Amino acid sequence: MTLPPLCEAFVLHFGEMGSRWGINRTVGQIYAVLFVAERPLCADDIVERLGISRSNVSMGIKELQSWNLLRQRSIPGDRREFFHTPEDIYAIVRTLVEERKKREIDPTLSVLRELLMRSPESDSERHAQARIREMHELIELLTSWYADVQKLETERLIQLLSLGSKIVKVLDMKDRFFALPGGKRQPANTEG
Amino acid sequence: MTLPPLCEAFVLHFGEMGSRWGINRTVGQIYAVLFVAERPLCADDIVERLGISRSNVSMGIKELQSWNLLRQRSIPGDRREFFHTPEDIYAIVRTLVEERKKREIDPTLSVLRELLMRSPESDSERHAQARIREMHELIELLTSWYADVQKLETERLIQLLSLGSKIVKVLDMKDRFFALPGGKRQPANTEG
DNA sequence: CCTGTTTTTCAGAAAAGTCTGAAAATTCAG
DNA sequence: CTGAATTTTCAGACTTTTCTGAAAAACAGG
Repeated sequence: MTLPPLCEAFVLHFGEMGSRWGINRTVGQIYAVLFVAERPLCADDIVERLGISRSNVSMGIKELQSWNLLRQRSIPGDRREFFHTPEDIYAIVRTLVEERKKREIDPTLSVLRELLMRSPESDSERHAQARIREMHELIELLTSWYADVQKLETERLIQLLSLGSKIVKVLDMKDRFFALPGGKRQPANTEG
Repeated sequence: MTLPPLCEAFVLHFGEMGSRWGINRTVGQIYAVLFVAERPLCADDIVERLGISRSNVSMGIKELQSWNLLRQRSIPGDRREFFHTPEDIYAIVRTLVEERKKREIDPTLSVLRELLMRSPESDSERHAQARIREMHELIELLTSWYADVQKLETERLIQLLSLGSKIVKVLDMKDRFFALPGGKRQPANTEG
């Protein structure tokens, strides 16, 4: 690896983390190198920095592209492709969440839905279905929240996140404002 | 595998998904079996249902326990341990998030912080640090939001999630109510 | 068309991860 | 203690994933 110590440490950690997620070490490292690079890099730049084979870099780039995580740029008069990560880190996270959802959550939801359509043939299947239903409902709740929040502009999102659970106070305020008779709070209704 | 078809399909999918996360297939399957089971199961129940070796089950259980994902119960006069997953699926998700945070986010934050403390020795390190700083700030924002929201009771959380981005309207309402001079919105301040 | 440059593909080597059976350890009733 | 029941450990077999070098393919300027 021919990287300044600081970059090297970052890249190594990222590789390590990558391998805890479905992503393999090298792919994580390639991304990390591009993330901290001052300028777009071509495949051979990455080969040099990480000390891995050219073909491995080629496959890693393809993998990252399939995750929509890379931008590329060509320099006139140079036949090589140069790769870089988006500047805006919020955009990066959005893409990441989007892709994980597409690959993990969506297929799961569709399996769960299919299982919920079947007629249970025994008590044990009936019980399993009830359990699966709970899981399905929770995932639906989370994804619809996400789908909704994801539309916000970054600035709004930051505002919301910064507020954290203080948002509940604002909600309370609203409830008090449109006070329900008897001072009772609006219950959250999830069950039938 | 000796499971009713519905359970089998669920277990297989879960195993598949598990292997996309850092978790191995068998561990995912063991969890799935326990999740849909009508009663707590002992290790040999799992051996029978999944058709894997006893030792594999033993290791899988240990792994799940290290994730805090299992409860166990002993039946008087029976020497075996019986395992089950918590009833409350919200509690399960909380644990899951908690553990992933502990294993992935926290170590990353501490690495990033360490890297930000170093004095850059070159332009390229300076640039890398700036990039790392952006990432660090975003992760901090997300984790502090999480730390905050995580304290809410489930009912409140559901309320909040159900509201989705409509929350922004409530915020706008609040802003209008405590209107700032000139009708300008409160800016989200993240930079220096 | 060539030709030199760059990228992609792919078979098999290497490495990492998973699973098993056998043996060791633990537990507990008598 | 003893010994039956149960759980844990672990070396090595097996499987899967990753990585490489060599070859093929794609490309662009002449």
